[in-house]
Amino acid sequence: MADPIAKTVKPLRGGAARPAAKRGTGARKLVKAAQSVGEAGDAAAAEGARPPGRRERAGEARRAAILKAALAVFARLGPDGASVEAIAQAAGVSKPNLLYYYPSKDALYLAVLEQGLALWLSPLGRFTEADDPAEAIGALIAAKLEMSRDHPEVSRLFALEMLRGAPLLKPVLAGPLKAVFDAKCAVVGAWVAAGKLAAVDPPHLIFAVWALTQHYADFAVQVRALTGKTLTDRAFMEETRDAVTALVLRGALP
Amino acid sequence: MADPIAKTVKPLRGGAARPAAKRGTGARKLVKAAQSVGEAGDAAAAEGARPPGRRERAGEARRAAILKAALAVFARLGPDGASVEAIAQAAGVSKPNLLYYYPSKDALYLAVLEQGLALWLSPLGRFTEADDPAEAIGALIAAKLEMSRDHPEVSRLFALEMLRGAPLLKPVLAGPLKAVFDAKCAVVGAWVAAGKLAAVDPPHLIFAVWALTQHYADFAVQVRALTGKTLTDRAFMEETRDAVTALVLRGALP
DNA sequence: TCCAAGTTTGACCAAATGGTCCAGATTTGA
DNA sequence: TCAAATCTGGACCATTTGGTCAAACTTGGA
Repeated sequence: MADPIAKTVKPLRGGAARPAAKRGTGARKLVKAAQSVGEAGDAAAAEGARPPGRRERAGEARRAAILKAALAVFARLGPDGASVEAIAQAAGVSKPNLLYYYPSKDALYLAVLEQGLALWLSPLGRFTEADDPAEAIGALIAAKLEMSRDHPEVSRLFALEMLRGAPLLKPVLAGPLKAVFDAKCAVVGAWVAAGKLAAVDPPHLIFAVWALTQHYADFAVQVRALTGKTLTDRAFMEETRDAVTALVLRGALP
Repeated sequence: MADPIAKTVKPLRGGAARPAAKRGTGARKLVKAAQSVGEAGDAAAAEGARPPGRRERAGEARRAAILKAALAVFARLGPDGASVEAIAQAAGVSKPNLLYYYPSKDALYLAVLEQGLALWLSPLGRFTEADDPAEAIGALIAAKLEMSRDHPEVSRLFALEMLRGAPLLKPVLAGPLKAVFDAKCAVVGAWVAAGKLAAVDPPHLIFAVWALTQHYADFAVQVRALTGKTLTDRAFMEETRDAVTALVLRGALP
C-alpha cells in the first residue's frame, strides 16, 4: 500500500449506491475520531431514526465481522502482509463482497484504525490534580494492562503503525494525543509541585506507564517464551499488575 | 512472504558458483548466531587465509551496502512491505545483482535478522551476583538506551518480528535468549536474597528495563511528536537515562 | 596476452493481489 | 405481488513483484 490516503480519496464507482460509511477521508477522519473520544456514542438517534430492518442489521453484522477479522489479520501480518482475500476468508465473506462494504483495502485499514483509536486512547482517562496520585496512577496501569490483555491486537496494530513511522497517525499524535498528553503532564507536574510525588519528569513517567503495560501485549510472544505465562493467566495478570504498579509508584512517590 | 524458511531452502541455480554465504538455513542459523554472541569474531583467519583482492573487497562492500539498506527498508516497511527492488535501489544496486548476493528476499531478510541478533542481545551483558546491583542495572539501562539511539532500526526490526508472532525468532527466544534470561533472573534473585535489592520479581524487572528502553526506539515517532525531542538530542538522552534509571532503581533498591 | 571464473544487468516470466464487472439472488416498500 | 433498491460472488483484468536467464563485462592469474 503506497499512500493509503491518496488512494482512498477517489470517485465512487458508478454502480449501486454504497452504504453510508465514508464521512471524512484519511487522516482527517482519524483525528476526528480521536477528538470524539470522550463524547457520547453516536448511535442511532441522529437523523433517519427508522427501525433497522432485517437487511440493515445483517449488513451491519457483516460489516462488524469484516472489521473484526481485519483487525486480527492486519495486526498480525501488517497492512502489506495482509491480503484482502485473507481478511475476507477470515470474515467468512467473499472478496468482492468485502470490497462492497469497504471500497478498498486502504479504506478498510483506516476503518480498523479508526475503530481502535478510541479504545487505544481511552485508558489515559480523566484523572485530575484533585485525585490521589497513587490511586490515579494505579488505575491507569490497571486499565492499560487490561487493555493489553483484552485487546492485544489493537495494541499491536498501533505499535505497528508507530514502527512504520505513523504515516497515518502522525496528525493524531501531534493533535489530540498531544493535547491529552500535555494535560496529563500538567497534572503530574502539579502533583510534584504539591509534594505528593517525587521529582519525576512527567513525560517520562507517562511513557513509562505506556511502555511497561504495552510491552505485555506487543511482546507477548517473548513474554510467553521466557516465562511460559500470558496475561490471560489470572495469577500472572495480577502479578504483573503488582510488579508494574510497585515499580512505578515506588519510583514516583516521595 | 509466506514461509521464509521453506522458501530459503532450495537448490542453488545451475549457473556460476555463488559467494559462500549460506551456512545453515533458516531459524537454525539464527539460533547459531545467537549462541555465538560472546564468542570471538569469526573474521578471516579460518580456512583459506589468502589476502583479499580488490574484487573480493568490492564484493564484500556491496554485500554490506545491501545489508545496510535492507535493514533500513525492512525495519520501516516490514518484510512484506519492503520490495526487493526498493532495497536494491536504496543500496545502489540492480535487483538481479542483489539477488546474486542474496538468493532470495527471504534469505536477505534472514541475513539482516542474523546480523542484528548479536547486537540486539548484547546489552544483556555479563553482570554477575558479585556486581553491585545499582551499577549493573544502571549500566544495562545505559547500554540499552544507547542501542535505542544508535541502532533504532535494529530495535524496530525485532519489535516487528515480535508483533508478527516471531515466526523466525521463536527458536531463539525459547533457546539462547531464555538461557541468558534465566541466568540473569537468577542473579537478580540472588541480589534480592542477599538483601541488596527489594523484593522485586526478577522477570518483571528485566522486562521493565527492556520495555522502558526500547520504547524510545520503537515509539520514537510518538516520543518525538509529544516532546519534540529525540535520543540523538544529547540533553534528552541524558534526561531519559536519568529518568529511567531513577525509576527502576528507586523501584528496585531496598 | 589470453582465458576461466566471477560479476552485472536488461529482458522476461509466473504468481499473487487489489480491484472491477455483471448477472443473478434477496429485500423492501408500495 | 411487483418493481426498485440492495446484496452477493464467480470470472476477469492490470499491476506489482519475487525470481530467472542469457549475454556482456571485469578481473586475477598463467
